[in-house]
Amino acid sequence: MKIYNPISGQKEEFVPGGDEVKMYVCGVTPYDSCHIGHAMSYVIFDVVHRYLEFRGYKVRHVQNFTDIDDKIIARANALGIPAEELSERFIEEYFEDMDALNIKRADIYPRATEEVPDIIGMVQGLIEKGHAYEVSGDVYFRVCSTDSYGKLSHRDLDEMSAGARVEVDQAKECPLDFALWKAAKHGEPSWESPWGGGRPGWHIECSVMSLKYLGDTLDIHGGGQDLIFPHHENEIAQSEAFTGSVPFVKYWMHNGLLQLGQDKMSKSLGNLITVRELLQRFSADAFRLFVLSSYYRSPLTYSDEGLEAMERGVERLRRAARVSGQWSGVRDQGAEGLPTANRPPTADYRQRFVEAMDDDFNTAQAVAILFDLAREINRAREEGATITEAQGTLRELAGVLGLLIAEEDRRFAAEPFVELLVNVRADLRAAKQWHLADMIRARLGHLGVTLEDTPIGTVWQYKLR
RNA sequence: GGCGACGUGGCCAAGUGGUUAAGGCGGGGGUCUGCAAAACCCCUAUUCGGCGGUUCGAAUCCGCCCGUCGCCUCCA
Repeated sequence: MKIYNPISGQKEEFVPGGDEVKMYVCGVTPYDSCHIGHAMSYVIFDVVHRYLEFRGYKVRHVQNFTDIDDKIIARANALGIPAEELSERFIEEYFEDMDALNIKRADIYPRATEEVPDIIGMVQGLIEKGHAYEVSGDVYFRVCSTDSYGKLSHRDLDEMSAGARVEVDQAKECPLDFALWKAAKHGEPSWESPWGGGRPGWHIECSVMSLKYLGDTLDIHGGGQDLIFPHHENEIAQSEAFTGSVPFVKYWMHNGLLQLGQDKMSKSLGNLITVRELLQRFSADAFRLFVLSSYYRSPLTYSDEGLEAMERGVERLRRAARVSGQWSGVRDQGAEGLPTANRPPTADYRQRFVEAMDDDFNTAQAVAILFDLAREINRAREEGATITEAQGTLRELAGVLGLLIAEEDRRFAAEPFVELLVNVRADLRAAKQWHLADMIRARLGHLGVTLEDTPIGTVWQYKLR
């Protein structure tokens, strides 16, 4: 397997540090609903997680919640509720949304507010080592005390200082120094510390949590490209300064950002679509396919047309993967008695899929291979060959990408009644009662059941949505 | 202003030195069919933003130009 390393700018062979792949993905600040930009990122890392397991790795996946920061405080104050009530509400919503998108849970979801003692410990350690200093209750990281600051974002300290747009805080030794600990302002939630009441800065929690739950060196650290600077750059600086273990992260993975029309979708611009809004209009599979149809590092522009196209594509895969039991036609000659020759060469597709995914998670290629396999299955089905094995492969590989078509085997209480109507309609058709037959098909269609007449009988299924 | 990414058919999007430039959506034609739907087959880029250069050979490497976008401030 190869993974692109943004520090070297090259794809590099993936060699995890131990038996278990240690994976850390930056989580959300729960002060508002998740939008589809978040969804894109978590779909991508979900596939990374699933694929690593498919390749036989054990994965330990940690993802944080930044449940204390300026925006949470501001929003909670505006609503007149405690900060923790607000964050709790949106953490719950986060899980609902991600479940709806079929995103596997991480192993651990630490929260900043529950890691404060460790955060204080790390800040203290950094001060002792000369990498941080306190100024009237605030603690800053001393960027100049490191020699490799900027290696991830390819920035030069001098250039940044020269062109800095940031207002220089006189308290800081150096404009780029960043807060590890913030003194509490009036009425803010705060924790006791050696520097007085305060709360953690933004970057420190990720370092603390990853060190605590995964160790000094992470195999994979993921997040959106907007986190490269300053967030991840600062994480590297403080983590490596604290542990002395370099590198802090072996493979950084940054997904491209989702655009909406002209601009990046973001909370501050207000041009966003929430996960809930999306799922009212499109299936989770359609969104997933949309995301996976391009390279994770490329930016992607959302469009309704794009999602509609994916919805049709999903349907195509789903039909090919549909098990023969769901071909419940009355005159079903089914899988029984079909010749076993000319089975689709399943192993080829699996191998091509693995080659594609091994190449820095080339999901676009992998998706193309799924469509190739679907065509092969349909062709073989028409020729009367046995397709169960090929369908099994299709469902398995689709499952590696987290597509729900893999789990299409629902049994509903309505099934016998649908069967009955399908049977009645078959007799009507035999009697050339087209009018009644069409009416049944149309009425079932309105109820969410589609009927298709094929040479081997009538096939029915529930519509996806 | 600094750093970085990208520009491939009607749309989306792989490919990054060498046989016919993946795949999806859309469009056209055909097969099947009571109709419909699905499926299958064929067609839909002599060409990869433009101009030069390197090479036996470039969409793929280099230079310049044009265009789009992101980051540099909270952000997946």
